[in-house]
Amino acid sequence: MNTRQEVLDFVHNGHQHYLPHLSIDCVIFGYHAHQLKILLIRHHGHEKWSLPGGYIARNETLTQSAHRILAEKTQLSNLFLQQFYVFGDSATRMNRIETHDTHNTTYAKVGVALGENHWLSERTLSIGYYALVDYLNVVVTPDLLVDAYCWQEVTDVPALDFDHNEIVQKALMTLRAQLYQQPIGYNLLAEKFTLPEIHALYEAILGRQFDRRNFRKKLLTLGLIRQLEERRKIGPHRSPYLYEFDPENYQKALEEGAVLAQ
Amino acid sequence: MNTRQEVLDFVHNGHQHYLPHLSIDCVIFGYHAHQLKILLIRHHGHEKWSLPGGYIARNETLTQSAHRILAEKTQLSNLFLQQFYVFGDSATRMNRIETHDTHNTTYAKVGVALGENHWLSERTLSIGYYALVDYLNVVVTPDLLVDAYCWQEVTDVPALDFDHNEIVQKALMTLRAQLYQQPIGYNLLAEKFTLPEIHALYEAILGRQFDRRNFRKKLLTLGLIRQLEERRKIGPHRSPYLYEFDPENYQKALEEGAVLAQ
DNA sequence: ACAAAAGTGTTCGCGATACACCCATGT
DNA sequence: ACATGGGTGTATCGCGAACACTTTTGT
Repeated sequence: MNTRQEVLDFVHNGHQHYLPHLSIDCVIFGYHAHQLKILLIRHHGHEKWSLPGGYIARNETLTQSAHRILAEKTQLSNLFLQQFYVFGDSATRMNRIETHDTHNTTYAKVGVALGENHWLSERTLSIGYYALVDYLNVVVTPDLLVDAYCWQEVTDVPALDFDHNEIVQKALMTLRAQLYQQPIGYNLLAEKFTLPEIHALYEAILGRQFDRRNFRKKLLTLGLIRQLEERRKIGPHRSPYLYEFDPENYQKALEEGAVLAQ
Repeated sequence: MNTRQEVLDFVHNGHQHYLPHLSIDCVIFGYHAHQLKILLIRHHGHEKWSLPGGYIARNETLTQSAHRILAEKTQLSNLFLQQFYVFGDSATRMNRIETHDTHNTTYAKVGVALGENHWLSERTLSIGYYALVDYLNVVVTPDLLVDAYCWQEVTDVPALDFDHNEIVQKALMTLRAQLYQQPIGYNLLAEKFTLPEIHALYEAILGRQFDRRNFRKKLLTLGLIRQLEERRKIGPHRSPYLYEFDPENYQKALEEGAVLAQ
């Protein structure tokens, strides 16, 4: 939201366009240079960071909402995006006054105060989605509400607003559980990638190490990746071969599940 | 809801006690006599069956709501109850007129008509929960809204109201995936059970067969169950031994996951 | 020459699977 | 005696895990 008018409209008429009592929070996992990070934003006037999120428009399906919110924050579309849980238990989700104050701080910046019964201050459950992106592709633009953003290592997430730490934990658990069952990587790697790259990706997400030889054997046996003739010439030393995903087997593994690593 | 007054209060004032735009639908799996069934209800004036469900009270946590709704329908508490997905994509969840009519039919019976903008007629996303029960313990009492109930084999579910067939499918998929990772049975079997009983339970849920000897070996190796001295004297022929779950190992397997069967 | 990165094959052990006969009981 | 249901052990195979040396290239 870039103009004061937009914010005012959202605050005063948002309940006509969006469903109240429900929000979507996105845990956006970005991978780069052997590190798994998540995208955090900070609202004006807040000390703590929080997850990017938004509301469900009345004329959108839930899935469309999640993709729109993600695209608004990252400028990326067609991403791997997965619903993983609804959060409605914690104290902040029971609408304690703390939540009301937190929201008020955000909008005070543009000179808007939320009344006691304002739709943004009512009890709101949040549907958690997680996405996988290559974080070099993400363009985040601060606006009237969002003061700053940062990429934070998943092993080193600070205390977040609301119950967002809980959401991050659950997202990470789900991502890891999923990775053991299904292939992930299509959205996190270039079309052609090297074995060390995908190997490091898996180690970063799962937070553990895999034997290089066994790892390659596994992916090749499952037919998930194909070795190409080309090699990549990067830096010194021996150049690694390039690989690509086999779309057919990749899709099949997504649908049927396949044990990828133990 | 047993009195007309209760129904009227719910229809007219429900939005003050419950969160609008959100509901909970429960897929209640019941097991008995080698069959996995689900509990369906039928509202007055409806042809199709549907899943039991309810709304989230403003002063309850989401988890409390789910347990309350389940208890209202089955008279059972402390059950294994698991959130598995939010449904917000299908045509009926986009609030087509069909949904409005369907609801109206329900309340017409008690002489109530819902206006166009009634809270019960607005677009409502549904949070799916599934539960596991021994269906002999379930006491379902029809009331002013619920005309009838039945237990239906999961392999033979008729066309249901709204998007409830989709919800059942997703619940079953989740239950099966979960069963491969975690022990299930505590809520579905008596405290002491025989090996053939738990064996048949797994076969019914997963829809496939297991070798008796390997199955027993697996559960014993994992320490999930303990063999007792006693035997059960049932019917003719040799009496089977009784087993019980080892609470400590069972709990550990729930938390950490354990591969149970392949 | 040496250091750093990447390529490659074999062995071992456990766990999953497959499989068949005996025992007890009731008719 | 026979039919039914339940109990039990062993052999095989495949997959996952562990493991080390060679090749290339830049300095």
